[in-house]
Amino acid sequence: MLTKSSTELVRQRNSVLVLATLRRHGPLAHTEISDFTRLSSATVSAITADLEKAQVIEKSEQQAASGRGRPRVLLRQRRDCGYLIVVIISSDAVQYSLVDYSGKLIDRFSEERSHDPDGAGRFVNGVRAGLERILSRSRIEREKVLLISISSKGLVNSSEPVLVWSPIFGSDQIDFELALKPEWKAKVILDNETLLVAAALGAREENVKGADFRSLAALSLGHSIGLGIVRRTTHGGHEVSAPNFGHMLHMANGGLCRCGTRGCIEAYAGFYAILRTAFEVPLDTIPAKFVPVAELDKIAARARQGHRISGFAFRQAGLALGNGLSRMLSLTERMPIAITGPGTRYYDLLRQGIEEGLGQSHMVRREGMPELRVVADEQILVFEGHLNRALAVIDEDIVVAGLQGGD
Amino acid sequence: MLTKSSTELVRQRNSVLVLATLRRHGPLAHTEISDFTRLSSATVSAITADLEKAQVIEKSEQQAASGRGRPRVLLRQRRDCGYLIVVIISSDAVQYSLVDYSGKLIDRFSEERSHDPDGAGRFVNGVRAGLERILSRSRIEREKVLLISISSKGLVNSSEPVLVWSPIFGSDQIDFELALKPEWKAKVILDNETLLVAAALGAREENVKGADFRSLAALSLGHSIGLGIVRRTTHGGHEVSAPNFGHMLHMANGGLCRCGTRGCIEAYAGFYAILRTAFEVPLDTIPAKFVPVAELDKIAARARQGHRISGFAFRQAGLALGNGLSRMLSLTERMPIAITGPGTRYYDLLRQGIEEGLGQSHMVRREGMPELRVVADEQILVFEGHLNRALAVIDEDIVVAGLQGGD
DNA sequence: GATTTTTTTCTCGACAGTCGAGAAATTTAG
DNA sequence: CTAAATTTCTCGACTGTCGAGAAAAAAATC
Repeated sequence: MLTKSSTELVRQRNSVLVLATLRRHGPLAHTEISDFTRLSSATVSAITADLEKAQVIEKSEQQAASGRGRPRVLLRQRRDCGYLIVVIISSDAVQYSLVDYSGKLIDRFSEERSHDPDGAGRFVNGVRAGLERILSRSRIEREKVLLISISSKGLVNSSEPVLVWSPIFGSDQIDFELALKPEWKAKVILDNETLLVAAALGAREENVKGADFRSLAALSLGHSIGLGIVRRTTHGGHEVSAPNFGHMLHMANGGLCRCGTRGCIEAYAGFYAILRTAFEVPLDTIPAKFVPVAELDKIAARARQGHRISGFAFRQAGLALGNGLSRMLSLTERMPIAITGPGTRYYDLLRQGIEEGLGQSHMVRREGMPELRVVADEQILVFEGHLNRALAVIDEDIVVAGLQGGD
Repeated sequence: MLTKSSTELVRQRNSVLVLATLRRHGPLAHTEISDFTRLSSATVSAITADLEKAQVIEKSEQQAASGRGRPRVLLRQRRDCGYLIVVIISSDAVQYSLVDYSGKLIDRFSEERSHDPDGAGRFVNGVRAGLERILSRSRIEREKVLLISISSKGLVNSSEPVLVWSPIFGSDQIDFELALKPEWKAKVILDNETLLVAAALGAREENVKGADFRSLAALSLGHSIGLGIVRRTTHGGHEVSAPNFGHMLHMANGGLCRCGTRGCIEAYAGFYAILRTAFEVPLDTIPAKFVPVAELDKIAARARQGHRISGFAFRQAGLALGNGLSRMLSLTERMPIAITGPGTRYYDLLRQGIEEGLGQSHMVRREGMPELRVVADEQILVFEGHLNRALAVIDEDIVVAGLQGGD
């Protein structure tokens, strides 16, 4: 059902638009905001006056006159308007970052995770302690933390911050909202890690290509396999999703996966799967929990020297990825695929299999091979995705909460 | 990039909203419109006055006073406001329907298609002739036809009315906009047939479940395999898509498909594929162009009597469908699956395979089997989908074109 | 140093849209 | 014939955007 529209909504949307351009382009003068947003100067005045009154933005002190005419008054976000805590959960550590409203990193530390199965409950307590720690290290009041943005590998509920399935905890669901509600008033959001990578790459791509950007997929290779898809919507926004790609069926009754099912893509392309194939262990062997990367490096070295079985393991992994990607593309549209994650160091060995696997489908035969590119620095992209998403959410919340003049 | 908002946009959206509720609920009084849309009475007055001036809606003449108080004045769409031509292309015929602005069917006929390969060019000329015929049979001026809505099986460009690939013409692209531009000023839209089925089912489902409706997939079984997906967007609208499901890879290096690729789902689940398996013809045999349904009925009868190979053929088809669906669900979310098309008559034989194929994936094991339901009357659903979509487009166009008071 | 030019910001009036309240219209009940 | 009920319509208040022009302020020019 469509929903009604009103003038207040107009103001809300335009206010968010102003905040978003300020975020994208840094401190801007009145006229520049008007240019970027295509709002009239009068409207920009009205909106910025409101935002200023609500202590969300502030006038920059004077700045060296950069030309003639009345000097510009730059508007910038007030850093102390609110804060964001980013929590990045990976298989061996949890990283906490404190960021101010302008997106500037204030503090950061990582905590190693014990590899013994501590269970979901103890893990959550660890996260709570980590949050307390980063808060107390700063001099920031608890109320000023507007948002806690968490990411993990695995399957995430799209509407609530609930980790539904993860390679680490399996089906032990974790409801972060529930867990953090006692001490935190801040909103809690949870996203799949590769979704954030895709979001960040999509934002970058749009900055370059502008309206030409349509869609993009990010494929993360590592112990597990992640996929994120970002698409432009008709309204000009971005829609992102993180399908359960690693556990999509590759081959019926195939190799045993960590998740307990047979034939998942991960059971062919995950690090443990490559190891299993290379050592000619039977495919129904229960896979190793952790595989040291050094181990895989050795296999890669042998493969590069022409060792048959080692090469075959990587090619097999590539085939599973290629077939899976071709299936994904059959269900969406042709889009570039950015490959990230620790597995990119073996891309030279995987590539042939990926392309062969892609080529086996009607879709690729008709429309041609999608663009494949390797993107390093997955960690940076994850953080960038966090910021893009979280700060946009904060902007929206601030505007929707109403701008009834700060205290 | 977000885009700016304005008060005119508000009016446009609300006008469309009024037209949409009128469409859904039939002739309504002022107060009822206000109730359904949650717009204030004053706003409804303003909008309906504009629409009436533009000759889009009209006040219903008298009607029996149904209670006390001032009698209601019903508002209804003016049927002569504009017309719509629906063209449904199927493998053996093309059906033309003329519909007025209120959605009432005025005229309809079908034209058989010659089975000799007439090629895309001659086919398009046939469509042009059909359109002329349905126009001249009515007394309607050409300018009053606002939209031509076409559907076909196959792959459709999402933004332009271009048939990219179809089981009938292969890769001979057909650009209907280009082909019809000389004589028609009307807008031309083209949709995949199963997409329309999904859209219609989604609309029905939402009428029943209201906000509880989230998403749904329609699977059409026949000579070829179609899939349509409909999802509610956050704004309350519906997003539909028609992926290339029939030619998604089922099994690498598998049976030869009509499209020339090996291992497509259709090469296991299409009618010709079932025939091929049942007759133990090698899987790389070039498949028959047309399979009489009677032939398949015979195999089904044998299968029901316990004939092994015949039963196997259907089970094999079900497996391909089930695996494909499980892959689709891995990429989206769990959703009910409505099965339509002529193949539903064999559902008793397919079902076991479908469920087994679905059950082989992590996703189904974790979240459980999706709801499977058989929906007959595919033809009616296709037409219903046409109307839903086309009339919504017309409403939008009328409002956006501006309501500068019809002549 | 005074004046002009240029550029930016701010303000004002016009216009569009929504809403609530109440007036007007019209039928039924008593 | 009057009162009650119900629907439609209108009016004034409020909020929003926009264009134009006034006000501000520094650089350039005479």
